[in-house]
This record gives sequence, structure tokens and C-alpha cells, in this order.
Amino acid sequence: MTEKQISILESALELFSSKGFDAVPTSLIAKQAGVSEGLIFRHFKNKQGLLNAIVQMGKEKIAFKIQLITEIVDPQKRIQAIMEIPFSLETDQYPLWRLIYSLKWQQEYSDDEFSRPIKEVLVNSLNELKYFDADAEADLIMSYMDGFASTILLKGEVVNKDKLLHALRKKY
Amino acid sequence: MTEKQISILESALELFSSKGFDAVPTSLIAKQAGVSEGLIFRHFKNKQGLLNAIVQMGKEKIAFKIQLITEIVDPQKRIQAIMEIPFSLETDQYPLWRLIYSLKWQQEYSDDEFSRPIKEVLVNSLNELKYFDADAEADLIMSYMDGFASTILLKGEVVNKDKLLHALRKKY
Amino acid sequence: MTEKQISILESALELFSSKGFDAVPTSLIAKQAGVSEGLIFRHFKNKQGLLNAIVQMGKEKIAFKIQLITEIVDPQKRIQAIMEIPFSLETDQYPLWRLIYSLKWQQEYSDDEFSRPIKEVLVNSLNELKYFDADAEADLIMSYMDGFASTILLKGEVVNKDKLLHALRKKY
Amino acid sequence: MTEKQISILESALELFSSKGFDAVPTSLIAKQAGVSEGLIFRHFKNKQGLLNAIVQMGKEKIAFKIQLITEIVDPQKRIQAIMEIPFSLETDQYPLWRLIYSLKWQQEYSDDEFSRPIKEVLVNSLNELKYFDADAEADLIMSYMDGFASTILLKGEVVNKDKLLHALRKKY
DNA sequence: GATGAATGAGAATTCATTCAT
DNA sequence: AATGAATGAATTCTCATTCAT
Repeated sequence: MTEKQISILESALELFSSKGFDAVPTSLIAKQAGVSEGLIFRHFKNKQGLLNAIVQMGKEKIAFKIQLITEIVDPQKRIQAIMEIPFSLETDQYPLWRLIYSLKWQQEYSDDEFSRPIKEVLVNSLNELKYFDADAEADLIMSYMDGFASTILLKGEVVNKDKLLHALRKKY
Repeated sequence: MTEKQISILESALELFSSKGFDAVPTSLIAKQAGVSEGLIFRHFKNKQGLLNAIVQMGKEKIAFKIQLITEIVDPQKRIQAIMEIPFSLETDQYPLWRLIYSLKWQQEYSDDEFSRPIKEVLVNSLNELKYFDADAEADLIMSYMDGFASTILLKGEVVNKDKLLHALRKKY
Repeated sequence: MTEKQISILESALELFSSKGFDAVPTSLIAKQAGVSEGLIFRHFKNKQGLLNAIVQMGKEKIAFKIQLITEIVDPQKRIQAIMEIPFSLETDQYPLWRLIYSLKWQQEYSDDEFSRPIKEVLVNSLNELKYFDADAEADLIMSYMDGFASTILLKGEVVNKDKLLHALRKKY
Repeated sequence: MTEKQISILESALELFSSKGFDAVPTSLIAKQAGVSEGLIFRHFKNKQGLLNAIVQMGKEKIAFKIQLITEIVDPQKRIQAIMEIPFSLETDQYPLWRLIYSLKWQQEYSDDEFSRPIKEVLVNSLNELKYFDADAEADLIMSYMDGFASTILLKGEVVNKDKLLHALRKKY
């Protein structure tokens, strides 16, 4: 990937995640990336292709994170690691996650490839722990996660993350 | 409000909530509402005005719901009622809530007028219960709520709401 | 003519003369006249009909002015009276004249019915005075008149009318 | 400036000057210029921007003309040169001048940047000639000019320009 | 006579995308 | 690879006009 390709991806991610895919003209992406308008189409075929590329990168990053978690032997600790993902995100990863969360709400672009691998780990871990209804329990945990993630991604530094994390640990 | 105005609002809500504000052309709204496109602008000034009208109605509906909850005397029960809002939504209210949740992710349209009154009730109730850090605790509860709401609104009938609710009651 | 008809005509004249016929929506005329939008069309058939009505009134006012001037016996004095028309306009007549002058520049609406009767008086008077080329001389005088009229109508109180008039009298 | 930009400017000038700015749709300009409608907006931002570009070019042409006149040493001759500007216009410059004169009558677009430099030259020249009230005298001369210009631009070949010019020279 | 809701044609403007260079 | 001029299809919005009441 050339420097300009990366620049396009970064600008697009930034803009898509703050304004929404449909609200961002490709011309603005090009401008912010410091490239010509045509270049986006040479590299990514069309606007949707640009989104796909970003989403693909996102999936890989998540897969990597999940991979690490899978290696934890204790299922209890594995589950906890999953739940604490939202708290472990670096600020520079926020745009990607914000984009992923915002796309959920749009029929057209929605895609559960993001949550599926996470849920799998949870179900497996819960089964190891002999939970009766692992699937429903996994949904519950994923709900908590989504709630925390939303709070953190949207309120940013306004919310007291440590307090939230502390409460979460006590409750769970 | 004339019949056609209502029809426009309903179609717009339906479409905005499933595809996203920016992805819906006014021509489609008009078509679905069975009115001329010009009528949208006569009644709501512009597309944003149409969104505002929907959002305003939403705020009023929420205010009403909150009002009822405020009348619960036992603070513990009041908090529980708040947390269980996502579970008590009628299916025909889903579009409004989906729209509200999706707008959160768009800088341009985001507006915390929805969550503020809810948080207020929580903070007041927690104070009555002499919680040490009512504000952070309220944020925590709101996180749970958001998580459940997202799950219910997005997965709809796929997820086992009773199971979730049961789990929630046990945990909290 | 009802009060509302007059109100429509006045608002339309005011608006057409300051912004130009094509730049004024009928809705604005209705609003400013304090009547419903539909009423304009009931009374004047269409927007063009409204302009025609104003223009017709204008022609009548001018015809009246010319009539008075025709009654002057001395051809020299008659010519002078013509030339001084721009200086004798009441401020409340400015909008009508501004409209007439602005329409001149639009092919579509241009119409020399305004200047023709004036030129006729001039040519007749010049013939009485045995001018060699009365037609060309009339054009010259009309040019002066147009120049003064433009200056007065556009600069309004900014320009020193007495000074202009004095100069005109001396020169001619 | 590309060929197409020039073509747009020429078509727009032609159309604006004959029908008036507000009476000309951009689609017509594009058609006449042989370009896509979108191109107008790419190059000139919006319809007003197109007008501005034309007006700007006009100002530069006038500035050039004035510059030449400024170089005349004899103030008497300088004034005469100014007065005779309307007579010295080439037919292909008529559209520009017609546009300028028609815009005068529209509040929204009116702009005295056209007349100001001309008046300045006049005032300076009259001061050199020790005129008592140079400013009022300049207004007078500008009135003459405007009158002749209107006549020439609107009547075109119908009017006998030589005769007018001859009369003007004799009178002044 | 008067209202104002409603229409539909068209106007300005945007924007993804193509293409010659 | 990269540019930026150009396109054309949509999109938002305007406005003269009609019509039921």
C-alpha cells in the first residue's frame, strides 16, 4: 500500500466515523487526504469499495485481538477479557469502532461479521463452564459490552472509565 | 396536523430509521407517503426540518414515559423501571428508538436531549438511596440500558428478551 | 377594486421594482400584502397578469401627465416640461418608474409603450419649432431624460437634484 | 481558463444581458455553452459565482478603458473622452454593458464599483479646470452618459448615433 | 371573495464516477 | 501512479398554479 492509499483510508475512516458513510462526499475525503478525486476510484473501485477496505481492516484487527484472547486458558478470565475490550481500546482506535457501531444501524451496510467471532469465544467459554443456556448468556454479556462500548466511544473522556470498569468487575 | 403531514412523518421515520437520514432521498419519502415531494418542504421547510419534527415528537413521547416513571415512589423500583424501558417497548415504537440510537453516532445530528431526562431521574433516585457517587452509578446503569436497547432494537425477535430480562433482574 | 386587490398591487410594485420581476415569488407578494397565495391568481390570472395590471396603471398615469403637458401652448415650454419630468416625480411614484426602467432591459417584458407618447409630443413640438431633424433631436432629448431619470431614481436623495436641474436649464 | 469555462462565461453573459439574471436557468446556459450543467458549478461554485466572474471581468475591462483615458493630458479632452465612451463601444461589448446597466436596477446585485472610477476621473478633471462644484458637475455628466448609453445599448442600430454624438459635441 | 393545502414542473446544486493526459 | 476536467444522474428545494372548502 502506497502512502496515498493509506492517507485515503485514514481520512475516510475519520470522516465516515464522525459523519456517517452517506454524509461524506468522496471529494471531501480526497481533499482531506491531499489526493486527487480520481485516485480514490483507481485504488478502491468505488465509494463502497473504500468502505469495504476499511471494514476489512477492522475485521482483521478484531480477529487479532480475539486470537490473543483465545489463548487465555482460564474460561472465566477469557470472558472477563472479552468484556473489558471496550476499556482497553486506544484512543486512536476509536474511529474504527465508532464506524463499526454506527454501521450496525444501517440495514444496507450492517454486517454481523464483527460480533460473530466474539460471540463464538463467549459461547465456547460458557460451555466450558457448563452454563445451562450459553447462547442466551453470551447475548447478555454482549449487551453489556455494547453498552459500555457505546458509552466510551461516544462520551470519550467525559465519562469516568475506571469507575465503570470497577463497577463492572464487582457486578460480574 | 393534516393526514398527509402525518403520513409524511410516518414514512420518514420508517425510512430514516432503517436506512439512515442521509441515505434516504425526499423523493422516496414522498412516494411512500403518497404525497407530492413539494409537500414535504411546504410543511417542514427542508429535510432537516422533517428530521427535527420527528425528533421533537420522540422527545415528547420519552418525556411522557419518564413522567410516569417519576411518579413511582420507591427509588429502587424507579431505577428498575428505567432499566427495563428497553424491554417494555412496543414493536411499533422500535423505528423511533432505532432512529434515536442511530443519530447518536452522527456528530451533526447528535443531541443528548434524549438521555438527559433519563439520567436525571437516575441520579435523583440514586441520591435518595444515598449512593456515594450517584453520577458515575447513573452512567453505569445507562450503559446497561443502552446495551440492552441496542440488542433488542437490532436483533428484534431473534434474541430471547425474557432471558435477558431475567438475567438483568438477577444481576441487579 | 377591493382593498385586497390594491394591497396586492402595491406589494407587487414595491417588490418588483426593488428586486426585479423574476426574483420575486408570488408567495412573498401574498405575504407582504397580507393575503392568501391563491388570491393573486383569482384576481390577476397569473404572475404575468399581475405585472400587466401594474404596467397598465403606469401607462395611464403617464398618459395623464402627458395630457397635461400637451395643453401647454408654447412648444419651447412644452419641451422643457417634458425634460423636467424626472425632477417633478413624487417619491411615492419612484417604485413605478424604477420598475418601468428596469423592465426596459429585459427583452421578454420590454415594451416601448411608455416612451412612445412622450416622444410624440417632443417630435410634434420640435416640428412646430421648425427643427430640421426633429426625430433625431427628440431622441437626444429622450436620452437626457433617461439619464436624469436613472440618476434620480437610483441615487435618490444622495444626488443634488436642484443642482442638476439648474445645470440642465442652463445648458438647454 | 479552459475553453469550456470561457464558453460558459460567454453564454451566460449573452443570456443574462438579454433576459436578466433571474430569468435564465443554468440548464439553458449549459446547453448554449455546449457543456454539462454540473460544470458550471464546478468552475463557479454557484449561479451567483458565475455572475460575479462576469462582473469581475467587466470591471477589469472598464478599468483598462479608464486607464487609457487617464493618460490624456488635457482635462477638457479627458472629460470629452469619458462622455463619448458610450459611442465608442464595439457591438461585441454591448452584452457586458447591457448587463451592467440592468443590474443597477436590482438591489441585490447592484454595485457602484462600475461608475466609481469613472466619476473619479471626472471629478479630478473638473478640479483641474477649477470648477466650483466638481462633484455635482460630475454627477451631471454621468447622467448624460447614462442616458446616451441606455439609448445606444437598447435601441442599437435604430438610433442615429452620429447625430447624437454631433449634438452632444455641439451642446457641451 | 378568500383561504391554504396540495401539486408538478423545473431550478439550483451535489456527487459518484469516468477519462484523457 | 496520479491528476483534475468533465459528466450525468440524482437530490434538495422552489414556485407558479390549481382546487376543494
